[in-house]
Amino acid sequence: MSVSLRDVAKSAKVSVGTVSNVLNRPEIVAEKTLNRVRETIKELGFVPNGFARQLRFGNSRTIGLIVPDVSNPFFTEVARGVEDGANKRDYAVFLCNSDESVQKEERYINVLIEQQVRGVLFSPSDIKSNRMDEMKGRGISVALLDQEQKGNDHCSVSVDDVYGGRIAIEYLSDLGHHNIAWVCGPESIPQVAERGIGVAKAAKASNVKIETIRGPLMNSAQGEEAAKAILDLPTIPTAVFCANDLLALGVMRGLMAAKVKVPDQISILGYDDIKFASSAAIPLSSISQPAYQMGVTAADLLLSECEDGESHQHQQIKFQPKLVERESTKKR
Amino acid sequence: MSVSLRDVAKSAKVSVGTVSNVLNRPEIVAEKTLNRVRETIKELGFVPNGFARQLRFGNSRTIGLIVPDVSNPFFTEVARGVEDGANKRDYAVFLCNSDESVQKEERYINVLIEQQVRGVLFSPSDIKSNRMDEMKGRGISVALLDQEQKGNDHCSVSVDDVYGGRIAIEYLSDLGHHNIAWVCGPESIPQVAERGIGVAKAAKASNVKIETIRGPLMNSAQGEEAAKAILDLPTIPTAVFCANDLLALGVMRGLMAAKVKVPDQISILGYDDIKFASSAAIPLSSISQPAYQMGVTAADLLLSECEDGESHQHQQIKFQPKLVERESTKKR
DNA sequence: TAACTGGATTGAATCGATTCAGCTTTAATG
DNA sequence: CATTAAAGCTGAATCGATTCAATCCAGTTA
Repeated sequence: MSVSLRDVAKSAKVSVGTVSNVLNRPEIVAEKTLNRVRETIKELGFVPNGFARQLRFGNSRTIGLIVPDVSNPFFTEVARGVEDGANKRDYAVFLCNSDESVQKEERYINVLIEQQVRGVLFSPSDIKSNRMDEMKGRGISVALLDQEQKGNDHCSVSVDDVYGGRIAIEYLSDLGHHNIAWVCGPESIPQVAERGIGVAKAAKASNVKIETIRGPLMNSAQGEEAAKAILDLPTIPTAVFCANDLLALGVMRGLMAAKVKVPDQISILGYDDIKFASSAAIPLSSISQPAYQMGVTAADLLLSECEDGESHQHQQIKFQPKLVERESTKKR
Repeated sequence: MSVSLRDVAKSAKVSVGTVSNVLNRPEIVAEKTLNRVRETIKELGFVPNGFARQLRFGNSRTIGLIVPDVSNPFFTEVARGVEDGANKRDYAVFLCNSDESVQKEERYINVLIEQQVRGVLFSPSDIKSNRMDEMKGRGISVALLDQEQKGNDHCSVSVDDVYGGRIAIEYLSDLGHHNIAWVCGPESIPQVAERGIGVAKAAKASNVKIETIRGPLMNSAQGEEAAKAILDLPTIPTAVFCANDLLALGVMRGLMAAKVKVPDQISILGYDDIKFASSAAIPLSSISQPAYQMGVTAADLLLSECEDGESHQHQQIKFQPKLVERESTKKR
């Protein structure tokens, strides 16, 4: 079926060791032999069998990336970053979409362990994850993505979500909004929890009343649901802050369908600043995170951990989110 | 470092063969032995080394997916479909982003061959691809994604792009537009070429004048460029048809920045009907393709090819695109 | 008791690339 | 010419799971 190193050796009339050297330490092979072997390799169309190599080495040139939702542009942006970062060092990326389900997450972790990936970049849908220690125990590096690692067991690349929540509410409050709906996902999602803390803090400090609207998911369909819930509130808020842009876009659509004027009657503020935020019906104000940059950084961090081995020092890198003001928010 | 089957055998006082049988044919192992070995496995936290297994078998439970641009929501939707389809059969997916660059495509193909994936789902940026035959030769199944396979060498899942191009122009022509800009990418991209054929055909039939604006990429930045080009045209068209929604969204932004009224002065029609099309500044009319469905179907097709082996019959599945009318197009 | 049966178990051989101790060849030196 | 060093090359052993022919042994039959 496929051409093995042994076949090349036979055909080029050298030993297997020499062929291997041609591939891995060409400088110690005599030029004449080198050329002959290389030619034979091309001739037979030989490509080394990755498994055999990895079986020997005990590790591969692949990493896993587990995200809650690839169809969220924020995560595709992160994924692109990871991919480019990994690519630079000649690693390939397994993309795993957990759909915010702990079950799917578990399954993927098993697959990744079996595939013997070198490391895993993980954006868990749930805080507690002993599986991370398990992977660690198996010699697979793990780094947290978009989530801070308390303690110092892993590297992490995150954004200061508490701060993000705070500046959002401060900004809306400065615009004169004192009755704000906070549309978010399950408390168990760490990003949601953190942003919520920032929201609560800022609300207390600026005397803003927060109405929390919590749904099971964080996509735009959920946002449309939330819009209905908002309009059913006893006192309708003058601004809505959403835990991500998908929710915000959904809320916007839901409100507009109900003939609510955005931002005149209700302001909307999103989170993530995805590419499409700026081309929304009403260009969406949002809290911006450096998604691509985070991906690249995370891949770099993870791979240096993989390659440094023992000497590696865990790092917690934290980006600062910032407000991007567009047309969906307005002074009242 | 890691626990091997041999360690388990020693610890449970049986032979390696028995342990292997416990894993793969538990029915032939005596119950007592079975339990003892299983316990030992759990105790030692043994997980079979995928490489060794795959080295033996010669194939893995992974497939590769090569797309031109993951950050294009059309492709993320396809990717999700592929992932779900593969997952159902317990396969993992390598996501490869070629960035519309033949070079990156080549690199990824090498990686995938080395990783010994079972099959590859491929949406080539370029028509001629002898690498596909090479993979075939290496026992890796290949199926074309979003592109029809003439001949019968591979499976393919595609959309009738000629038809899509045709109905787009017919629709615009019916609305009274007879001077239309066709904003697209390189002719070498098969989808572009096909849609272009449909455009030309319909234009001829309905006596419409087409102005082609071709750029190197197919993203929204490129769309903004195109908007400028459109406004520089000697006679400014009354409608723009774009080869994908990203371009269309870019054109929309570009035109609006130049104070052009959409759709009053210029209608815009996109292609793909991505999720964000409906929440655009002016909800975008578009030619819709069943992205997720295509992904699932493609994965199914590829994996049945992988598993059927010789008896497999190649299939060409073709979906029909359809027009989704929103507010960016208007009678003139 | 010997012969036989078949379920359970064993362990050497296998997949393909890498490594490294040891071998061969060549060149250089006194 | 003998000695030594360096450069090039060889091939058996290795990684870990799987396979399968060979073996073992408890139970059955004549």
